[in-house]
Amino acid sequence: MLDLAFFRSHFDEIAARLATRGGSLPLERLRELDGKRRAAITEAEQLKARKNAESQKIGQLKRSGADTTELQAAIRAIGDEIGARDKEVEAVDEEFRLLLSGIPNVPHETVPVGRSADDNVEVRRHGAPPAFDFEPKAHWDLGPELGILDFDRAAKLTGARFALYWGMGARLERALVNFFLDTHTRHHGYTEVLPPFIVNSDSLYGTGQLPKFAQDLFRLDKRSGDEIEPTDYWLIPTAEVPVTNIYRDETLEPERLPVSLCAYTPCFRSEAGSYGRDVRGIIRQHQFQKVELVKFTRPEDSYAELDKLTADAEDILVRLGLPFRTVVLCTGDMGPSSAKTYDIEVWLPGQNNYKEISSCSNFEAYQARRAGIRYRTGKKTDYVHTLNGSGLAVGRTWVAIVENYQQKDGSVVVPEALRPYLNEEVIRKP
RNA sequence: GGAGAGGUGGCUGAGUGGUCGAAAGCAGCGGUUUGCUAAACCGUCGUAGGCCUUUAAAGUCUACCGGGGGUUCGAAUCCCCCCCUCUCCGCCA
Repeated sequence: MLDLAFFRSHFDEIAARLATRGGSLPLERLRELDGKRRAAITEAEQLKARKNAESQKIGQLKRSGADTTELQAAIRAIGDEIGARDKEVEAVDEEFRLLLSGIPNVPHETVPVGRSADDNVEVRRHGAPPAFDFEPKAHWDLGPELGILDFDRAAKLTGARFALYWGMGARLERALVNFFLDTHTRHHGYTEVLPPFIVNSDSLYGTGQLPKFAQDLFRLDKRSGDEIEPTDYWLIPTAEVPVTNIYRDETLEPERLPVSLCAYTPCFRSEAGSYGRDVRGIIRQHQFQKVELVKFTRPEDSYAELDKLTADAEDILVRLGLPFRTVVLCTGDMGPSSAKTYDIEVWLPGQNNYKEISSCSNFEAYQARRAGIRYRTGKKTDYVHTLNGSGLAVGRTWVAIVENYQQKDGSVVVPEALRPYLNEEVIRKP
């Protein structure tokens, strides 16, 4: 959510910077509503002040034995007037808040201006794509051939965009989760948390998924008899939601900052509107696993912490010996809540291209303002900055390993760093 | 799911429908005292929003005592619904 005072005093600047995201935003309407809202509030509150003052007189009059019926009637009339005014305030306020909460974050000044993913800017590259003396296969062929990945039965069990892992496939996925968590907790200073995988709508609002992106989420139903009614429980689309909301409506002590947390969770996404994209393989599934990094920082430290967080995610790929590049997303490609985002893209031989495996963002105070996460600054409080990034997406790392470490005979070499977790050096057909 | 108890400011904890935004204590902050620490004493100390103001501060008003609705001139206090916590019972990994 935008800082209202800043919005009022820097309207033109904010409008110009938001325009770089592309699309049009109802900023003029928001400014107009802001004025209407304030006028309505002032009017209603003046009436309330009058009513309160009159009401207090009744107490005094009654004690002195005076008759108050006439005064009571007069106050009741004010009360009716207030009721009408309050309805106005409520109507304006509701539209105002809905509009305001839909305004995306203002891009940081270092974010390149652009329209689409084509305008993202590569900032570094690590490792070189492996050279094969044979035609490398994509994981959707390799996996089933190795007997570690089964799409047919997953479709039977559930439907499209789900996967069933067998044997070494399942163990590889589990090994990656442990390797990620161990690396971040032992070497990068994160504290591990294990949050609920179901959250309420307040949490989703806090991190910005609601109200705008309900269609991307799975919501749980409750049935009583023949009635099916929605609950306020939603499957998490990312650990960002429960972990960031850990401190919702709390004030943190400044000496505790930055707080660095990491969490393993499954993630559930309806992927509405993505039909036809990444339909093959496990790149885009309704359910996947992820280890997420989340930080709460002082505002002045957040960009240094974003660099560290991004480096912590990259370090996993370095340790696994996987080639990757890091790009900074342009204004037109960034998520609405983010002020600046780095995507880490791993090399996938099956696609002959780099593919996003982590997205590291600084939300500045955008989420903190929505979620009420503050820290103490002397006598006052201020909003923290929140950051997060995948460290990493487990399924896509699984794909990267299988595709990059594949051999001519169809087996897959296990990267050194994972061998303590798998107790195997090669994945081959059983 | 059933029965009971309870949800008040950072924490503990009072509160009779009428200056209750709310006693008291602790913690915090400022100060006095002190060689330093501690103790003692004095003061200060919620959040959000509106108005005023060059921003802020100050001032003033409004709202907030788990959430929502209701009764009343007036609700932390009375009524209804919901949520959460605790104890016991049932079911269950």
